[in-house]
Amino acid sequence: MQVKIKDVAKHAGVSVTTVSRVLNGERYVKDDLKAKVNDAIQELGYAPSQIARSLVRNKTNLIGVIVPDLTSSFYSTILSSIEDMASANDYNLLVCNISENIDKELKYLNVFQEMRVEGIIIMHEKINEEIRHLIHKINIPVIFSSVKPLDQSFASVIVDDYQASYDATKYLIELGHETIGFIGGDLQDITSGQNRYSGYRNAMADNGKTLVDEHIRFGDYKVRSGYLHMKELLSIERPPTAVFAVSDDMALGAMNCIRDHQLRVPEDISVMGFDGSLLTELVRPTLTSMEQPIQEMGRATMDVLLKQISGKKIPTGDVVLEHRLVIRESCQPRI
Amino acid sequence: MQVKIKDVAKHAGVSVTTVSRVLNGERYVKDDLKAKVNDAIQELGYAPSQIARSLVRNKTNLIGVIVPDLTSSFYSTILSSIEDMASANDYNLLVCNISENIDKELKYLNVFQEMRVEGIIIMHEKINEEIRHLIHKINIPVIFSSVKPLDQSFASVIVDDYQASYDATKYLIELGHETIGFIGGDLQDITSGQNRYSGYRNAMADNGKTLVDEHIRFGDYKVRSGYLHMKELLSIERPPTAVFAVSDDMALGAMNCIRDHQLRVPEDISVMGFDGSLLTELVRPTLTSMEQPIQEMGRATMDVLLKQISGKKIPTGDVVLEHRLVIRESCQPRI
DNA sequence: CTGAAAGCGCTTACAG
DNA sequence: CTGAAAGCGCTTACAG
Repeated sequence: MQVKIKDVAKHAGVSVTTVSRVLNGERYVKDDLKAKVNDAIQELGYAPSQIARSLVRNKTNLIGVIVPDLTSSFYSTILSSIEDMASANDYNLLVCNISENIDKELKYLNVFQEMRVEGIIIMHEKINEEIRHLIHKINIPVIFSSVKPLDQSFASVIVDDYQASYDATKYLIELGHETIGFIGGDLQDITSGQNRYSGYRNAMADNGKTLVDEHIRFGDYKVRSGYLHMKELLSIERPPTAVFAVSDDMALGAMNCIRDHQLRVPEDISVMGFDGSLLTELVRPTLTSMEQPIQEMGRATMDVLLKQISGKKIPTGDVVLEHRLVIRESCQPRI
Repeated sequence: MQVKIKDVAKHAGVSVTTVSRVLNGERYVKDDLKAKVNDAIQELGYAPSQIARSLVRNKTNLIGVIVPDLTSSFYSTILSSIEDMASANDYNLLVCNISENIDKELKYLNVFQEMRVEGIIIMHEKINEEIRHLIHKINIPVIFSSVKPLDQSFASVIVDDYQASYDATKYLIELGHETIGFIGGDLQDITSGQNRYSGYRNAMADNGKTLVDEHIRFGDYKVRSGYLHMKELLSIERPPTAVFAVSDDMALGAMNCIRDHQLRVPEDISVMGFDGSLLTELVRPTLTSMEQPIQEMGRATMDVLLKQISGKKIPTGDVVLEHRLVIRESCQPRI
């Protein structure tokens, strides 16, 4: 039913080879034949099959993307930036939303292999042994975006999470806060869990602040989690005067919780976020946050991946982008 | 370099036909051969090429999705729900983020055709003549999700936008508001522009409220737009005591604007949103909104599309889902 | 400059 | 139950 190259050839009175040549813009086709072919294509509404083309060219122009949560403003912004770059380079995106479902990730990694995607982008770092093994096995360029898995053999595009977290904490200290609550991530996550936690600890220690166990909590980066952990922080006798959450979503949850307890941000408690997602400007008070260059992260990810695909040597190790503290309304000097 | 079926056959000492048979779980393969083949597959790490398979089966298991804005909470939630359904039915998603770029849409529609996607989901209704024509030409099942284009020959999954808007307005009237500002959408959009505007107008008229031109504005559904239009509403002599924005994003913008003008929501001005996106619960005050069943919308979209693909007759016309007013904190009786 | 033929990696009648 | 062969819709040497 679909028009195929043979139909076009017949219609134009030439060979399929010639049709293929004008399709691919090769030289060595006389203008009159070229015109005939183009007319036939037009009249028949022919669109060449990428499937057939991929098979013979051994090139699919497909990139597989694994997103932990599409509804998160952070990931969807990276994805959007990745899509822009992909489209500009004539690549198409096969998108998988795993929402903490490891089985789905395994399944999609297999699908990606079967679809012969040319590269894979992964945006979460909870890689178990099976997945680690599979990724190595399938032998397709893989890049981690915004996260860094334990396996050192994978390339990542990230910020210096340790330093970013250190700087964020330091800022709160410089505002005069003596007690700073911490709502961290999963300690199994290298970048967003461990590194950000170390940054907080060391900034506190280096500036002579005591680390209070009660002030330190670990969530799952989501709004609800920030809310619940803030609730715990508010329930202790002398809550911290500032709170640093390692995602903007958790910071928002914390702000909402504080507000729901009839306290004010930042007058009663300062709140610092992490990510620099769109949310920071949408909430009131606007959220001071340690910004990752989200757009650039998407761009750099595609950049490295495209280089890996074309076989060029990738820059040694990870790509580390600059973090930046963006001061808004949610933090103020301790009075 | 990639292992192919021939390699497996050789390794297992059988024909490629036999390998193909065990791959596709056909009966009529003796257990010992089956075992040999499976061993070979395992040892060689073989994954069949979907590309080759698609070519011969004339089936790609691909669905193309066109999203107007990935970073919007509304669309990314629908997309996430669509992805769930697709994955459960062994379909993969080719995602395109057009961000108001008509050229990109045209390009992707062509790509979708060339990739031989089995179905296309479109989430915006600004379809120009060229695109309309292209969609008809390529002859692939198309469904519009959450929007309805002018062309009656396309199927949509939507709510009754007119009635939903009518009900939302009526609720504000019942709270005692005499003047109700309206921040609408693009009047070129049937569902979210025209229908929601008519619903507002008629609810006002039916309840003896005068329509004030100054109170009626049209935005682009985004936060910033809601902010700016609210600013205009606040600048008139006697601003309305309630505002109905036809997207949650615009409602949030309106709330922020009101707050930035030292007024309170809902004490000074009530704000009503539309969509029932995740935002409604994340902001403070929480946002009263006319909810579209977003998850269900994604599910229903895939449902109809899968039926179209399998050639089953689709239910006559559009699928209209139930809207639901969800009362939260942002609206209160006029004092 | 043009075309016949082989081949990309599979599946599927067909024959045995 | 098993395999040789044709064919899916293209591209690309090769020959002319």
